[in-house]
Amino acid sequence: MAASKASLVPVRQIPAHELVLDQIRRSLELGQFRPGDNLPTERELTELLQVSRTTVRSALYVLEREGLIKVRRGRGGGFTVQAPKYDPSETRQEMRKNRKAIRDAFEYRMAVEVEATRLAAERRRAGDVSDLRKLLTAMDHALQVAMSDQTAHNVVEFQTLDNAFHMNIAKASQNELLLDAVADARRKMWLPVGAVFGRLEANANDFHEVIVDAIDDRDGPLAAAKMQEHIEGTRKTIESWLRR
Amino acid sequence: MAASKASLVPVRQIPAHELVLDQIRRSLELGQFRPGDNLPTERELTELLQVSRTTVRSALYVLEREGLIKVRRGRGGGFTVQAPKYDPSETRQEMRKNRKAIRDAFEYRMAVEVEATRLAAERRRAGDVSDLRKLLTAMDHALQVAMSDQTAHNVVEFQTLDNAFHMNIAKASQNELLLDAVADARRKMWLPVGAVFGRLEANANDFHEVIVDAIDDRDGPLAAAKMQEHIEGTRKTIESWLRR
Amino acid sequence: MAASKASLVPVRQIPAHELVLDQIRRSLELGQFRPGDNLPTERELTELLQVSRTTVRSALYVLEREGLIKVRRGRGGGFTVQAPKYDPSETRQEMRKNRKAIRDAFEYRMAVEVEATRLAAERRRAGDVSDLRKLLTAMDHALQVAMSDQTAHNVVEFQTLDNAFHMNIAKASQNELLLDAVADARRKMWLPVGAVFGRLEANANDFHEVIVDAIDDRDGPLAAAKMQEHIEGTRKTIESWLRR
Amino acid sequence: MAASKASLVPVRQIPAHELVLDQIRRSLELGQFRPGDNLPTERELTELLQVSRTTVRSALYVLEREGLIKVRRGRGGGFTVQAPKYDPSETRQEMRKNRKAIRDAFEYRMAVEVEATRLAAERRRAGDVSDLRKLLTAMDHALQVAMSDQTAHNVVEFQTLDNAFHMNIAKASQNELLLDAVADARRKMWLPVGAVFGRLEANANDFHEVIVDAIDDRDGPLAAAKMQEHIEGTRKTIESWLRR
DNA sequence: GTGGTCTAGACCACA
DNA sequence: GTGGTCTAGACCACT
Repeated sequence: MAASKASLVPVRQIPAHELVLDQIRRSLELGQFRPGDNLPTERELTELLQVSRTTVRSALYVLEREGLIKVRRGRGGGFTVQAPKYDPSETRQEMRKNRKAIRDAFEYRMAVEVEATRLAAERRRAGDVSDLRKLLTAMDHALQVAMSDQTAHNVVEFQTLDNAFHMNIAKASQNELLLDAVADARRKMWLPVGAVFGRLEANANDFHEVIVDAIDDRDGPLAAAKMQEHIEGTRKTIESWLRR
Repeated sequence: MAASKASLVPVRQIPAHELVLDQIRRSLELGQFRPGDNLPTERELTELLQVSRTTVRSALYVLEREGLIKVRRGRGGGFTVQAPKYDPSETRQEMRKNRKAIRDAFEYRMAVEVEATRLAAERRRAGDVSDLRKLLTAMDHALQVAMSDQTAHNVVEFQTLDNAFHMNIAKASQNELLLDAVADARRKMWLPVGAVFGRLEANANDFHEVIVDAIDDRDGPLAAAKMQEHIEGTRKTIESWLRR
Repeated sequence: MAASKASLVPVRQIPAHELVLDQIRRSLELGQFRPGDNLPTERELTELLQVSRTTVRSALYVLEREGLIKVRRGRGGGFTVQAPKYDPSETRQEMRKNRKAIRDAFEYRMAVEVEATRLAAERRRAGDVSDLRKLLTAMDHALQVAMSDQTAHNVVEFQTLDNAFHMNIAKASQNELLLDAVADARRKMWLPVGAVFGRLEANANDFHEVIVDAIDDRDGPLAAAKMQEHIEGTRKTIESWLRR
Repeated sequence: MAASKASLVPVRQIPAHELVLDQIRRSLELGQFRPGDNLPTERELTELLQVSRTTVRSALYVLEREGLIKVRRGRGGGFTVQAPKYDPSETRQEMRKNRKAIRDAFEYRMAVEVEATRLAAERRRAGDVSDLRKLLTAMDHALQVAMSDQTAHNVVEFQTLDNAFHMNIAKASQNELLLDAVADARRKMWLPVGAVFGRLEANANDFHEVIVDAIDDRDGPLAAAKMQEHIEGTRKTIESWLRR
């Protein structure tokens, strides 16, 4: 019958310092830290990555040997990001792995968010719509601020609201399982995409508004279609950015 | 455009025995080993997964405690796959209380399985289709046996194959996240539906065949549409059975 | 303070076939099987010792090489006990270990059974005494039978009654903890003593009767003293037997 | 005088990790490691017990799950002995319900500890007495501290020493079975008595000293008599405290 | 020839 | 220099 044990493939256990290395390297590749910027301090990285300082250090040491960062000692010192000297062979390969992860995450989102949106339109209650409209207003404001001044804080602010928006739609579907799945899909999306997303969604709110209107009108098919377009658009924006 | 460290998330080092556990569990979900079959021996798994016997054992131990496999010692012994226990104490009355759970589970299945089917049609490889056809044949046979003699064993046999069929479609989508979601959705479905399902799907195989044909033809929309009809049909069958 | 980690001594794990070997060897040394007798069959030993036949065989093989038993093949065959050629060096050492175990077990019995007997005398109810008297009568009869015909069955019969007698006294103390302790002590006694005990307690019933009388009179100190004498007597009988 | 196979009992092969567990647990009961102390490191235990680190670890894991020890990682880490948790929710009202349990436990203690003390006096070695004297000194000090400042910590400190004192007497009896029984009796006593005991034994040390002197003089009857008085006294103290 | 247990030694993350 | 995890290989008991 079907497949044999062929699907059992060798397991590879990844040391923590390699995972740390990957994360920081990706951050640099995604341009989250620009040449001349300082990385977070070792102690901050310890906190963010939930590993010990030795582990962080061993990753930073590799990056330094690769020339991606440079140590400056003493007061006001730290790890400074260097201008990248492209090594296309390795980085591209890394990126391709990343791209598969992005593709998978978006397909997953597509499956669960579109269906959740359709059901939300069918079952929404009055409170759901007014909650969504409040979020629309807040996002409008956050987006304008973030566009003129893309500091970390403003970007995170927008991301938080965007997340709340999508989760509220899923909640309006009144299906716990889909709500969980949407939350899961969004978490999975953040892993490969990182902080890129959010800076670029200048037109996100146009879609958001149309979707809320369709939900308000209880027009399931329209709401679903627009959500589909929205997710597809986001995906394209990100992929084009990665092709740069 | 200052940096955001938001994309640095805590690192989680996954122990090898957990990775092994995931792989074997997935194999079981894909129906690659059927109830009564033996798993590969510990020493074979060591070879296949490239980990030590200790690591393999710690995973098998968990599966045994979960009741998915059972150990038999001595020459000719090994780990035998157990028939999944759908709680038989669950009666029709209890199912009625679970109507919301059933609705949620089917909506979840609809979202993820339909999308997975579309992608499977687009991306399927030759081996995927032949695996599915083998399962079709096996189910045909199992269904006829089960129809004439609805003993627990025969019903479970069909359920196992049915599960393997749907999981193999999800696998053909080449999207790990959707594959996980489909597995999750099917598990969630079994909880409220219990041992009832399977006895009723007399015409299941008609849909199954059309779906495989569409996947074979790489016709995504058709495959998706037929899967949607199939799931909808199953749901209606169950709900009408509940109303009796 | 007190002792250091000095009390942690090397652990030695004993293979099952050695444990089996020890048990059979002790049986032979204790004279439970006399020269010319057959040992129980391999299958019986498997049952008695709860180990596989291979394990039993490996022990029997050693005993054969030591000349303690001899194989006779074919129908009516089996393992025949040989006349012992004393090897004092080893056997004595084995015996000494055994003797310490016997001493410990009797001291333990002494502690808990004497105290239990005192409390039984103080707290006994009518039913307790009549139960004990019934057991006295039964033991009287069993002892006479066993004395004239010491087959295994008769000996076991007496042992069972004797055990019930002592346990009933412990029960009359109305202290669950002591009852458990008495049961434990008696189990511990059987391990090294084996079937020796019981064949020799010709005068056991004299003490038994005095003890019941004291309990009947609610004379705690007397009951305790007589139980102490009884246990001490049994111990001396066994030890003198071992010194032969 | 035919053979009885009754003395052949099922063989039980004791896994090495269980033997290790027993040894360490016994060490803790003997107070050889006090709350706050570190156990020897895994590698030291490997050396002491002559087993592999894996085996040691499996025993430590059990003790950790039982809450008897706690792990601290990193340099200077190790397994720290925890203060035993005498359930503090147990109040005087609950104790009153447990009066039968208290009576039983003290009778059990009386049986085994008195006998163990007599044997200890007969068989003690030089080291035993000096260990006991060291414990006396430590208890003297702990009692004075605890009397002036009855914080939980000080009380536990005294209890731990008291326990070690009684266990060391049992150990000096050179009877493993009695040692186990004493450990058992003391555990059983703690269940109903809970955290109360220890605050009240102002004069405990007077008895303790007399007992050690008698053991030193090899005066079995005196040692036993004094231990009996001591246990009786403790019991009365607790019962009067309950009547208040 | 299977699973059950143990060993000796290694590398890692941690503090 | 600690505990946490894994490896490679061995012997054993069972069937």
